[in-house]
Amino acid sequence: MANEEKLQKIRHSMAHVMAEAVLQMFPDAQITIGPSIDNGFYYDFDLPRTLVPDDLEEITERMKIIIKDDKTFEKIIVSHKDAKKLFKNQTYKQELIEAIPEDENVSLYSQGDFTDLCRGPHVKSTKELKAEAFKLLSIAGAYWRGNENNPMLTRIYGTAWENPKELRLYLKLLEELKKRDHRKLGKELDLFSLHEEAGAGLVYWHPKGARIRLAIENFWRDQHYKNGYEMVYTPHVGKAWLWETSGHLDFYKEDMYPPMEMDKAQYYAKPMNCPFHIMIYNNTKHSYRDLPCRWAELGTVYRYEKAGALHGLLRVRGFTQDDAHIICTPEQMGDEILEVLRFSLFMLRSFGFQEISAYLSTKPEKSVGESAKWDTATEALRTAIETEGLDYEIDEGGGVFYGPKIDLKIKDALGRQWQLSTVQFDFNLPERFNMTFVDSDGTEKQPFVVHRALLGSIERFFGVLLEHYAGAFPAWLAPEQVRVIPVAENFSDYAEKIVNMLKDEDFRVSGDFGTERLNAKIRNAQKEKVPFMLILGEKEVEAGTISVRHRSGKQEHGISVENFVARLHDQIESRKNE
RNA sequence: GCCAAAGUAGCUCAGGGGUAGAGCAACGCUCUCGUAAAGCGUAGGUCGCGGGUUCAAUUCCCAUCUUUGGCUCCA
Repeated sequence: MANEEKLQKIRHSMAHVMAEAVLQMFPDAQITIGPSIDNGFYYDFDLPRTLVPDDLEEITERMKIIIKDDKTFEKIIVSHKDAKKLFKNQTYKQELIEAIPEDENVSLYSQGDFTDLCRGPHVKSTKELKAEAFKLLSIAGAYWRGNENNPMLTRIYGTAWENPKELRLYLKLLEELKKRDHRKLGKELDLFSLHEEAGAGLVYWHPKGARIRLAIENFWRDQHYKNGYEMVYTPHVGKAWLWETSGHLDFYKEDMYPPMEMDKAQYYAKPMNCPFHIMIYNNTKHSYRDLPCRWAELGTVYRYEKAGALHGLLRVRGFTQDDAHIICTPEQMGDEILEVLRFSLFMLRSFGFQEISAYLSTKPEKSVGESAKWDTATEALRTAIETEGLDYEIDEGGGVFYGPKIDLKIKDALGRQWQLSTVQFDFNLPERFNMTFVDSDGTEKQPFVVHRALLGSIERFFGVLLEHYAGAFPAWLAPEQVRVIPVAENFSDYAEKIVNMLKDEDFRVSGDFGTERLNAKIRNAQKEKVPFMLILGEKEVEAGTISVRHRSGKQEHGISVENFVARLHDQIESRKNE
């Protein structure tokens, strides 16, 4: 913790040093804010011209000189009035000072010729910063105070550490991230593609990607049936009436694809599946005995995302939610929530995510539904989280307007957090669609509707999974589980026989009967990250065995086919990673 | 949408006002091979799309689409 504080000081001080360097280059620059962030710092400037990458070098050089000058950071307390005078040419600073009550003093920090409005704290002197332990990383645009109506500033990002070794480690991590980038791996492993000319943010799943997706979906479906869900299928478009009734055209329109017109009616591509599931519910009258309804659908939805927000599979315009709606009585609600959470954790863990934390979002200022309902629902969520023993944080007032929710975040192999599951109450739709059930006392009551996605969206989940495993999927997910490689052409018959035996076991297997040499074939299979390679030559043919090369490089010789088959079945069924 | 950078062969990238270059992949031929790349050859590109400047544009200029890094937003 102490270390963390020290790093923060270093990074924040580094931001000041950078601001000084930038002011040396552009004396007219307007400075704004420059905090420390995870792994580094940034500073936002309003500059007379835009920066080019070469500028970063000059800024870096100037920063190094400032650091070596051993300038002390001095804290200065001035009156509100004096602060305004001091920064009279800095309009953004003026705005910041104005936000401070007039009777309060203002703290400034200065090093050398540079003084900045700042709460601190900082290192004592620039000599505590290491000229070899920072690196300016990128130039970006950022709105003043994050509001898109404000002017666009120039932001410079940098990373800073206590010593050069830590910097090197961090830069190495960045490289690793690049290597694992799902877009890169998706291309290399031929899993999916996106086509600008055919529409941005729309995913094309190639055969191998589809194999993995099917493995995910089949598992998902099996588990849903096991857990008391039914599958439904609903249309991809719906008439304006549906979206007017649901309220989407009031509160979600700017996220929807524009309508298409047919027979004088307007149809919208669905941004959510909920209204369709409710149509099914409302198709008949329901008794309390019918509930809970747990209806799941891998429902493909379309949402307008700003062009700049699109990012590989992680942010797209068409995606498939692993959606379900649970419609239940108030009495059932507590158990249902607990069950959903338990199921959700089971699913995430099945895919190799062990570190999971929860976020509980409570009632925002603007909301629909009685507050008693909000209270019981929120309590049900909290109880479920606590029953499962999850670490959680509360986002007070951070819920959506129609109900409280739990989000689950996982940590991947590189320690990055991703939000996947979400469990949300919906007090809006039952009202708008006038959903009812007949209770045991013969009166009509309104059911609870819970909307949930466990993996989030298949596309996003796939992207996260791809990066988590760096493309080396465990056998149960791998598009190709076994590659059979004859040492030379005259062992092809035996290899063919083995391939067929494995196919009969429903393994995803192929044989490499090309004319390349063994080394090349192994290299290809390694690059494709196939979990198992079976190498077959004279020895194997004679003994009627196989030689197994694991993706890890481990080799086993003289293995019987039965042994291998049994082990692979076991590994797939237990969803074990090698 | 906003700020910046980029778009050249299937992939990774070089080049640059005068008819376009490499490696890998593909295809053909030779080699029949024991745990991460055999050798030789062939083919492949309106240099993102549209305008402009020029005798000449892939190169310079403008516009546009897309991608990347951010901002905003979020499954």
